[in-house]
Amino acid sequence: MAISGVLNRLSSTLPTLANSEARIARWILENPRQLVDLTVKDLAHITGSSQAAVIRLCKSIQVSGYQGLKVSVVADIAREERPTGSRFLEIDPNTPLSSSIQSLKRHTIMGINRTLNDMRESDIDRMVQHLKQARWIVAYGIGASAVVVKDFQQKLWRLGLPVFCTEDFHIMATIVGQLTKDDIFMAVSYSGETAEVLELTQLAHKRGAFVTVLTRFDRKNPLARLADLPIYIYAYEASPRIGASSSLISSLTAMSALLFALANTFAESAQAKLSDTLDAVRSHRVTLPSSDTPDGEI
Amino acid sequence: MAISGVLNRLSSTLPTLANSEARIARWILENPRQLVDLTVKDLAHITGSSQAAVIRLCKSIQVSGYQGLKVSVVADIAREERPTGSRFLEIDPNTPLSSSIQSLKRHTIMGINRTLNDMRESDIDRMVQHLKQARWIVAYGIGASAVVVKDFQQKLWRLGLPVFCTEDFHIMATIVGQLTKDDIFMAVSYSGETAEVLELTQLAHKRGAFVTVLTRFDRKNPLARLADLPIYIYAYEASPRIGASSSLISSLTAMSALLFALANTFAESAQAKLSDTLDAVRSHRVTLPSSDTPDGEI
DNA sequence: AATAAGCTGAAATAAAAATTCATGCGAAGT
DNA sequence: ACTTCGCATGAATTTTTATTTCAGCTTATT
Repeated sequence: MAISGVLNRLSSTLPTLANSEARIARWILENPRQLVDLTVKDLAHITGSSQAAVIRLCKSIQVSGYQGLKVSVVADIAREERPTGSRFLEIDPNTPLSSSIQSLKRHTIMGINRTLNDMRESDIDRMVQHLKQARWIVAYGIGASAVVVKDFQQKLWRLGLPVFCTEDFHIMATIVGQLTKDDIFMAVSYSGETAEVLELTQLAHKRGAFVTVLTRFDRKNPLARLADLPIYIYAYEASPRIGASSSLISSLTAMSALLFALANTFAESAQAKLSDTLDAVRSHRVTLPSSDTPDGEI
Repeated sequence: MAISGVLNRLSSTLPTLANSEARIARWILENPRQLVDLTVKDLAHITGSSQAAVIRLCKSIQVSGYQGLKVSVVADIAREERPTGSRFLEIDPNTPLSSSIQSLKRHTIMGINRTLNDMRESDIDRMVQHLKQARWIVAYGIGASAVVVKDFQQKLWRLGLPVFCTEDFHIMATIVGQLTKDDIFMAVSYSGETAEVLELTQLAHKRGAFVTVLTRFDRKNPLARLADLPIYIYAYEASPRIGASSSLISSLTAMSALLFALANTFAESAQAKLSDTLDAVRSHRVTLPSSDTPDGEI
């Protein structure tokens, strides 16, 4: 937590970086340990670029500056987490199933790790504050992201928070058009490029609501640019990635972390509320309350 | 000296340090995390000493300079951040957030591992055969499990398979009442005790449909008993487990594995179908097809 | 062909780190 | 009691490092 995840960011931003910056990023990914002893000038020289390019790279991956980069890379190394394996899962009938499933597992776990490592405690706190104080919490995502939103809604309801969501664009537009600065709008879209989501996020922004988004890290990600507080999701999957749900799972995990922090802040009453809602649900269970079934899941 | 053990060095050198340096060392030992954002001047000011003193301290503990100090401290912190924590996630305001999140991560990953490790290849194959041959695939889950079902549906649709699902019990009852031995009924319920799900699963079973369930492993699990082919989900979470989505994520992962295997069996046409559906979705993207955005996610 | 958009590194500026050095203080020697 | 020495200290300076600016250049766009 706290300071970290820069290697993730480097590799996920790599494709959209300008040449000079990409060259530097690649070098760092290959020789992260050596970075510690280099100055901006050294690094520029080694990678055959300029000091300006190094600084631009720092901005691109959104760290505070060259020192910030160094410090983050060191933290990443110290945590020693560099996963192995190929970047993408591919559909290939010749791959034996068991090894496909192994990759599936590895990729999913990698996504979870990176997503959680990249979340800043201060961001989580800010988010929690806003969630608690919001007059309305409005969440929007369509397609696969709708699943994430739905889960979010269910969990906030359990805590008694005023959250609203629907996949219906028109209904949502009506709602978003009425948002004020006392409300939160949360957009979910891994690509950050879904037209409907962008449109409503823009509207929410214009209305002055606090805008938060769950999306992939990319400097050019248009959705992230609209956010007061973006939360970045890391996922690894096949190009035509049927089956794999890495981005979905990473998103759910990020939400979990948020909700967990939220529940922490009003632990006493949270316990009570949860008991209430669970009791309500339990009456639809077949077995008795004495069952050893873990609560809260259906 | 590489990167390491500087906090130790600081405390062991402390007794022999000059006053001004000792004051700085003590401050660092007390607030190591804050050091990251400070310059020499800042630190000198905070500790009421001078820049020269800070530099002297660096020399005293034999690091290369102020940047070296910073980097080493960060590495130390990062290393200490190793996950800790108990078997269960609890809502407890006293647990520091970062360690809660470490547990969250560990628990989630544990669930994924166990779930995937427990899946038998022969079961997956059988499942895939049935999915391909089914006249209708009907999936049912409510509450949190509805999220899983919805994801399943979206993915099967992309492959052009005839899947139907709704959370509405009555509609679902109407459908299930018409199932035949040529259909698949898939029930999702982590507890295996949800009344609605059990009732419809019973009905599907009676109608002779092939019944498969996603549920937790338990000898007495009533849902599992009704299944022709049960798939077991493993999850680890706190008792009142707001926030954590371990069972949800494990379920999604199991589904992923199934779908992945399924897509593998008709790789050629799967590729084509996927391209078609992705093209359809892409027209709602803001950017052009040349975008580097990974496909298939919204 | 004209224009815009955006990379790029050289050079200038700003900021930070490291050194130098005059000062002061206390202990040891006379 | 007074000098001398050793060394701790921070103000001021120098050196190094990071960051910004900008003009030229490439590459798409119309």
